[in-house]
Amino acid sequence: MPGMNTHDMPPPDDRLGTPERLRALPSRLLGLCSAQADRTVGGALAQADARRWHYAVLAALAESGPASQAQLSRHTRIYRSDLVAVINELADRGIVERAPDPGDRRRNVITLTARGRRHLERLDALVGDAQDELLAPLSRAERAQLTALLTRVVDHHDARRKEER
Amino acid sequence: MPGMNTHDMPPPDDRLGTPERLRALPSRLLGLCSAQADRTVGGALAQADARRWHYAVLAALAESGPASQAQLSRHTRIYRSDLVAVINELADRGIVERAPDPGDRRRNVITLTARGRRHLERLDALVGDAQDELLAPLSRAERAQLTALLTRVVDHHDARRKEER
DNA sequence: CCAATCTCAGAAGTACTGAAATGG
DNA sequence: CCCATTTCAGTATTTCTGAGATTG
Repeated sequence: MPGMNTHDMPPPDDRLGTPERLRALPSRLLGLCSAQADRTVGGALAQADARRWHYAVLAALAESGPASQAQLSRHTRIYRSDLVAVINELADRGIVERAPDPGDRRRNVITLTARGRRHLERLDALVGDAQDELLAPLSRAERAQLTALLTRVVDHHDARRKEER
Repeated sequence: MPGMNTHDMPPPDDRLGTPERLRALPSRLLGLCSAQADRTVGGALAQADARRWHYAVLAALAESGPASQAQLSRHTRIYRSDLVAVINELADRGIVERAPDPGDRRRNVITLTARGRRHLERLDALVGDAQDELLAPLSRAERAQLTALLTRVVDHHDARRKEER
């Protein structure tokens, strides 16, 4: 996590603020919110010496069971290349196991260990708290609304991407 | 803009999809949406050989008039260090002018040129179209709702940050 | 002497490309 | 021979740190 924001974004002397043109620009708001989400969730996960990708991989494994790296890449949208390093880190800590697949020897089978399962429980709690902190100003209904709207945008562009292939 | 997505995100063979635990996670949806926004807006601006930061700086200058780099940094949230390069690029193309401030010789005054004003008009159109493309699946009312919700989240964390100082 | 501004060099995380090696 | 998988090496972009030089 780059600089947990104990640092010095320049002081807000000027009382002009963000230009109108940018203030309500959805793409900009998404960027700012996403950055805040990264800080909040990233900070929470750092308490357990974990990163977002660790959580994504663990959640995928817990839900779909042992999987190859290529499958994990598809489920989590982590690039196959980058996944290698993530699995290395998790395997080093005994959170997952990497073993060759006897049925298809090109593949590795990644399996969640008992220790990994306990680790994931802890991460779940931390991530849950982080969502609450992130969405603190919104009511329960509003959070659901935001989630629904974002889901529709994401799904729409996913579908378009699939068409193009 | 990294690879305008003519590339090969691994094929969607598996019909398992994203784990439930991640599917509706606000922080994840924000990240995905923000990435899509970057691609859409970034791609649009690339048509005018511009980037998001160029647009942010130009919008700030058009609205608040000539400003120092430190002021621009505060208004756009671009780091003071990074702003140097942005201003260099814009100045090289005759879109802004950088001149020492006679009143405070530590500062540079950055001014939008006539050419810069025309350039900004073009960027405004491109960015507007990109918002429409990004939010295509949402009705006008839903877009307003999304904007309002995101604004409240951003403002809340901005306020908290200010308190902490 | 302290604070603000501009600048540069660079770290670190993220996102992605390309290709080699192995196997189906 | 073509395709999938894992891995490596490396690029590009963004965000942020630290420090030097200049001026208030």
